[in-house]
Amino acid sequence: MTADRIGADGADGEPAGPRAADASRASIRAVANLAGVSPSTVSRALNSPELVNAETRRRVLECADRLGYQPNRAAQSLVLGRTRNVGLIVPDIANPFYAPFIKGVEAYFRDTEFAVFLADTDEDTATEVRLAEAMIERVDGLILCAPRMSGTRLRAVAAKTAVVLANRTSRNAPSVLLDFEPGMDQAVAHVHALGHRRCAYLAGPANSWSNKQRRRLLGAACAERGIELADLGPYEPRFTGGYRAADEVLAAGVSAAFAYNDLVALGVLSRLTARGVQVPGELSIVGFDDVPMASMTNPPLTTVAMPVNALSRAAAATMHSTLDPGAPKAPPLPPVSELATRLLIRGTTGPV
Amino acid sequence: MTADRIGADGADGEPAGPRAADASRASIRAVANLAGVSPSTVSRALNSPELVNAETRRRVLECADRLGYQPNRAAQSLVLGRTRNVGLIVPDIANPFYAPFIKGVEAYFRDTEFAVFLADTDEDTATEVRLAEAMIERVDGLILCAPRMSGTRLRAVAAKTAVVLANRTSRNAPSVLLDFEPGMDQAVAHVHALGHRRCAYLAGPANSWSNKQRRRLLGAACAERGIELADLGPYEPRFTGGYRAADEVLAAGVSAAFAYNDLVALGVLSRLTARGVQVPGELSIVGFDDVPMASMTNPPLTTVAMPVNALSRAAAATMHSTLDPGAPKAPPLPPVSELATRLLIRGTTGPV
DNA sequence: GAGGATTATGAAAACGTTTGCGGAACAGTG
DNA sequence: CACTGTTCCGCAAACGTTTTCATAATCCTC
Repeated sequence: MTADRIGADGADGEPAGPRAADASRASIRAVANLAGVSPSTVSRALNSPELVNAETRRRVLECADRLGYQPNRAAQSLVLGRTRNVGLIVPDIANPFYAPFIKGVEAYFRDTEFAVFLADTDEDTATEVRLAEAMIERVDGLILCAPRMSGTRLRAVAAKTAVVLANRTSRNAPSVLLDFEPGMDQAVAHVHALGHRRCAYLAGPANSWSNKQRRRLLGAACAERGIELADLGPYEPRFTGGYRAADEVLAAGVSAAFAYNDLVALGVLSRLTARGVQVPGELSIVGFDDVPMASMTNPPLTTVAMPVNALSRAAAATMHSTLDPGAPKAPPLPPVSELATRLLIRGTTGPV
Repeated sequence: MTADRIGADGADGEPAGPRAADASRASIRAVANLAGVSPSTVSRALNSPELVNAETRRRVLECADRLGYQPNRAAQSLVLGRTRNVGLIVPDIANPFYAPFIKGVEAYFRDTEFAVFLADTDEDTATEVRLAEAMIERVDGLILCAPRMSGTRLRAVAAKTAVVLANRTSRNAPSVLLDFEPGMDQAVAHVHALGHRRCAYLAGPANSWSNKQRRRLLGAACAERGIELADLGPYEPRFTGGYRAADEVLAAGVSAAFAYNDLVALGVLSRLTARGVQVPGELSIVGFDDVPMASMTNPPLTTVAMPVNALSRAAAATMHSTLDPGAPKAPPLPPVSELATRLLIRGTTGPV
């Protein structure tokens, strides 16, 4: 029977009144004393309910609740060897392309035992590696979004912690990717259909994987259709980067421009409008990303949309399943078709 | 002398060759063995150099380096009782007003021993408290940016961890604030000077501190100048929230509108432009925040600018100094004048 | 050169958990 | 009743640090 133990309840340790919880100071030992059991039993009651008597468990839980007991995470991490944190590093929080990605990852982990560390590299490679180093000590895994660090550096990081890559490939870590090809192909076909034969690519950061990717696919699609492609840039991948691009693209004598992303496309559009240049009359513009603002300008931006939400959840799920074998396995990567990009034709493209 | 110890160097423990670091597996004990000292000495060499012999220290450091030793943070946290993490909770990462704030805080802590946990509540109060609860266990302090949680809840949080508030006051925690008054006053004076006598306030979230604050000051400034103020909303504090606001403000028969923030102002502007309404000809618009996009629209937005960067650094510094007594004390709060807002007159305000 | 002050180091306790091992109580089986 | 198996629980070790305390070695001073 457990009756005697119940009887012992109020006898030893703390007074049994409904005292206010003592501000995160209650240890597992305090709970154990109050409940008249050993710390082991408390731990088991909390973590493996099937190992303790139902009545004992009820009592332990009640005592834990009364004391406002919260297990000390440092102690748990120490013995378990896991932090139950994951890190997320993105190039720029302020870039509206990454916001949905971040939200997707955070939303995914909100319902798990994991908390996420988010950091912003300010588009700077050195900061990126410093942040990665700092995070490694505190997390079980790292989601790297469009990382710029070198391959060898990436390998070093992956050697120390679980890594999943978004928008970047590597032999050393799993990655989730967008399939740029469909959207890019549609964009070039669209521009071609409108009669454009001389176009420009407004490049983003030279060491960016997506920049290379976009340039490559664009080159191929243009070549295939006999479109001449001029390379401009690189430009800062921001709105203001588009200002400079606008002036240079005008001077380049092309009739259409593909921007590295929506921000520079929007910057180009703004600058052109300010200079009194007609869009799409004198120049057609195609963006990349479909950030929220893209649909809100005048004219609204023709752009290539990405299923960022699917991408972020895929990244999070991949990480989760490598960290916690009990996690919903799901297909480690959704079928590529889910991550296909597609062209959104709006107002900034027109006949030459 | 220490010569004998040097001689002992390669004799015991690990082979002395430049082995590759063993993937974060090296403990302080391994370093101690390799260096031929006790773990205590290694700890001291790392944390309180003045307590160990210079030569010993050099040797320890070299061994630590060779093994790629990284102290285990969980163990440190456990004994020290501090995590050396701080949490930062904001309503919405995608809101361009918060991005600079976040970056400011992250930049501040980048050069300290602290790492920052960032989370986004999606403007949802319940999520906010859940995130706060989850973070409390993992951080030494929490920076709450424009929190919406109730006062009692806030007190409960502040009882468990150090808290600093941004854009919200409370008896239970220090806060850093923007002084809305100057900017607001300038805005009303500006609109009054242009001849407007019937204006509207496009409200933000009803439970938001800044919303109340703005409404109050606006009401006072308008009353003082004999301007009639209509209350519209609340609206979602986003671009799309402005769409609905635009239609309602047109129906309200006013000649000028103060938006809760730039996003809704921009939304209004966009919707109005789409409906063919002249801005500022038929309606003048004043925003709040001076987000980057505000200067890039056509016409550019008249808005009240905030020294967000100063605000975020003040918040971070306040937190830092309460956490680490050794931190640069600085004035706990910069003089209010530094945090004053001011009106930026651009293109969306004109004579009635 | 004896004594006290100073410096450098090691041993061990402590932080708060989890978990392997073993033992006690009890149930079932022959 | 003896034996085996099961259920429940406590003891103690372990995780990797930091820090107190004690001790040995060295230095200084008269």
